Amino acid sequence: MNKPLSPSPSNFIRTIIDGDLESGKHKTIVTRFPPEPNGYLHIGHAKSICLNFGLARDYGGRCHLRFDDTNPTRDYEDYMESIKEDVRWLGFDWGEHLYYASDYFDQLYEFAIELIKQGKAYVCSLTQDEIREYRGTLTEPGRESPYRNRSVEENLDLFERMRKGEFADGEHVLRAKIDMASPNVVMRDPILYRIRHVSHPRTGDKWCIYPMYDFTHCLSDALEGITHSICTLEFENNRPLYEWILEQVFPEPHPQQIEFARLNLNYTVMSKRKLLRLVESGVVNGWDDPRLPTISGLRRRGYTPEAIRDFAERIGVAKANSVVDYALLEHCLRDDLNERAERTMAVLRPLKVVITNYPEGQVEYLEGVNNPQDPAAGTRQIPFTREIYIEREDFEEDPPKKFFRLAPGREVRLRFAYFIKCTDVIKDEMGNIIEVHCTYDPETKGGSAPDGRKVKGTIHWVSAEHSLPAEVRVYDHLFTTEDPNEGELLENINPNSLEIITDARVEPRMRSAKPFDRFQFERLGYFCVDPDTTEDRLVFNRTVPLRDTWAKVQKS
RNA sequence: UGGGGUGUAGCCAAGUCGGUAAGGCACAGGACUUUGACUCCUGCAUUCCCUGGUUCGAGUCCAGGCACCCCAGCCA
Repeated sequence: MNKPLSPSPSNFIRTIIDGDLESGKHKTIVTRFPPEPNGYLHIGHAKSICLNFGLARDYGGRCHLRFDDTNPTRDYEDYMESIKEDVRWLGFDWGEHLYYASDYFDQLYEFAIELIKQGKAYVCSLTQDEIREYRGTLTEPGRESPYRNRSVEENLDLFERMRKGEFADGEHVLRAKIDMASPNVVMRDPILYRIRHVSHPRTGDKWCIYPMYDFTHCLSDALEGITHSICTLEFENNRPLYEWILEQVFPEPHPQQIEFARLNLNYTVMSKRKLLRLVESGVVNGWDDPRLPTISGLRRRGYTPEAIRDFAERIGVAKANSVVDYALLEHCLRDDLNERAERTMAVLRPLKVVITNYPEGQVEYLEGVNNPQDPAAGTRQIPFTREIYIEREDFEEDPPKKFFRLAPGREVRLRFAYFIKCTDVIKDEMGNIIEVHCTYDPETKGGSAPDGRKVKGTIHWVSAEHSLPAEVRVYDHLFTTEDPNEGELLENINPNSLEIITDARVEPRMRSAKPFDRFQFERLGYFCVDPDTTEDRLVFNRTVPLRDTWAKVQKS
């Protein structure tokens, strides 16, 4: 039995690395996370980030952050900051190793010339349509370009003039000379460089020819000394090209490309295109909408980096396409928050309770435990008064079976406070319950009865006078279907994915809450302070509800 | 009659030289409980896509099928 070289769960990539380390192929490992800065990072990227940086951490190697900015037609710079912020927030550090593919443009150009000199690349002057036509189909081989046998000198000259800007976009491309009959379409003389008279956010107008992904990526990896270049499954077909290019121009050892299955989660979408569509159509409010699986959305929703890292670890790494249950993500979150979130009481849908035998104007401060999982979190004083609010759903005039909250004649415990018994139900002329009258037992202060009598239910409450008003945003899945990729995207939107409650009440201690602070509202769930919060308006997001066995009982 | 991948429970996923199916989530019971939370117990694949074969023994090896995913951007 081999001793595992790392603490994390076994997966095929670790097996490969263990082998490379044991065989002496590598002394240390170097990985990289190479986003194209053209969108916001999402939980799928988090899987890759945790994988790459996690591997580097566990094996004592390093992980580079490299922006893949080879195609300057997009608005790169805007996204770079958010990507760096998200990686940092997730808890990873690239140290000095921040790179840009565009940093290698000079070297890449030299490698291209080397390929030409070897007679393994040529300038092709077919039009875009012609190139497609010559490429053949999946089942039929392609045909060789009539420009395929240009002399090295002519290719060198043409490529140089391409670089100098003598040609218009699309007039020529540089292609690798491989095999137009290859069953792998990627190998049918792939394009290495194209002409684009566009300035690049980092290199300005220095270049009007830009390298393609396949040419850039393998060489960037090699230049940085990457040992294991981990990417997603769709690049499997590109691996022969990745290796081919390095074999022609780069000395060994070469980085090894390894593909794994990207993350899919049910009830949400992960593609940049679809995310963009949701944002642009206004279905959600920006990239950091708490209903989105973007890192910024999850952060605003109240997710912790620890929970996301734990999730990334639990889902594993494999090559089989799969769809992970959203419930696992939520489980990881609750697991983390349960340990760290301070508890507080909040009433989302207030129902006034008047404790008729409690002295008017009296205020008592009762002690509440801040976190039963963590004694160091201490206690707080909670004001108790004659009039309080309780959750509307904690009272039933005609209680169903197994309901052990408040009902006429029933006694319950107010958390950290007293036992109260319902004596009257006050209704308006429409028959709606507007108030409940109770009596309290002064002997039960703190929540326990000296006579040893028990109550089945404990409910949360808040002082009517002292509590603060708050807005609470309650979220549900953005989509009603498990796989929103099926069918028309916008037709599967859950109309109830956001419920805004404007008249919630929270404990007075929340006056000092700051954006992104996280709490457990007892018996309800975990909530965090939204940055929309202002001096006179508290806004909370429901991060995730507590598990609710009672809700399940009711359904059945 | 193109090529490259992948199939282990409802969902992820481990499974080393073939030695008698880890773990997590979900779910279902029960215990505990001043959160119907947490925690703790218990249950949850006689079988690994199918069919044959090799073997004392197959999820692991061999052969043949089947299903699903990816590839024909001057995107990545």
